[in-house]
Amino acid sequence: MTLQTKPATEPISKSRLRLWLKLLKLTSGIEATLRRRLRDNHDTTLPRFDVLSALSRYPDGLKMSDLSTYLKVSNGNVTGIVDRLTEEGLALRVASPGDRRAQVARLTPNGKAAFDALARHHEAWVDDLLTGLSADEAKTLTRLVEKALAAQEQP
Amino acid sequence: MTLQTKPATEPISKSRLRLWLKLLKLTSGIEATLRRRLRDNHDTTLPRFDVLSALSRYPDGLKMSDLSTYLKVSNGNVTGIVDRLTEEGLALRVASPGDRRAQVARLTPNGKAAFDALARHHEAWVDDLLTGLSADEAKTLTRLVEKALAAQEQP
DNA sequence: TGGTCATATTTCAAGCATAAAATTTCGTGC
DNA sequence: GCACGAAATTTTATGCTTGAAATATGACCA
Repeated sequence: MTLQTKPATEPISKSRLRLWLKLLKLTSGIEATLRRRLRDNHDTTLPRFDVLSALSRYPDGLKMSDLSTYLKVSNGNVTGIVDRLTEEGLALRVASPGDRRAQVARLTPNGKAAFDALARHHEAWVDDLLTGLSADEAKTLTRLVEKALAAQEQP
Repeated sequence: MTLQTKPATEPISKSRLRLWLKLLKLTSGIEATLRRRLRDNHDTTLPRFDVLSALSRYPDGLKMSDLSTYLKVSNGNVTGIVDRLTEEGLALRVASPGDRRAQVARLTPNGKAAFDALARHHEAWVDDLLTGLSADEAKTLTRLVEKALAAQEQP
């Protein structure tokens, strides 16, 4: 009797599909945990965190369109998130000097402080959620992921 | 002059965070491409595809609650997606024999045919999006991802 | 000057996602 | 039989997300 979980001739497309499903399971799981902790412990969301993170790298602010390019989300999307951050006193809009069409979004001091606190927790959470990997394994994994990324064509 | 992109003493938490950001970039990129192709080429969405996929594995159907457990999404969420699949003639609800609270969702013949066609394209797309990796690299990556998955604790 | 096209943003409609509330039915203990 | 808590589902309110339409301004050219 022969035990064989997969045929020796299995096409590579099948192993790539299996890899994709595992990757998705890992990232969705981590993301779900991050969302839940942001919500339960800090009463905020991942999209808000992402916007705070982007703005914290640009102390002078970012045009709405640059923000949407940076985060790879639609213009209408950032409009809504920045609206809510503004209501919460974490961000504000400034008229762009020299172009009356454009708005520059930036953090308030409260927003900067809120992000700094969140970022510390976020890093610790990610560290915790990837404890299964040693430093070497993390580096190997990073290298392979980078290789996969390099070959990505969009259309 | 010394070139040093990262300090030798960099804590492992930083390399794990970098890994997380790369992982996220890879999976979000692939997912975005899959969503766009489902939409542009087949006029459907990833959540619908996921439900079709789950139901295709259970020809006798799945209770709504089992479907939401299987897909790891909320009950209210599956209600809406199955509603839309039903309107499109791809799924239907059957009363559960012996429990008048429960509904069993299952595919129509049209739904089964639609899924089979989508699944072929989906596998080819994933294969295409991961062409950067050889069979060996894909296996190494899968093994490391599985290791990371095994160490996941939820809370 | 005025016309025209491009750019920056917001608004809108639809779908996806969640948690929490509401509804219906089940099962059990009395 | 019936009271009562548990389970299955739907409904509701809110937020995220997109693509497309609408609005306003800029840039350029005739």
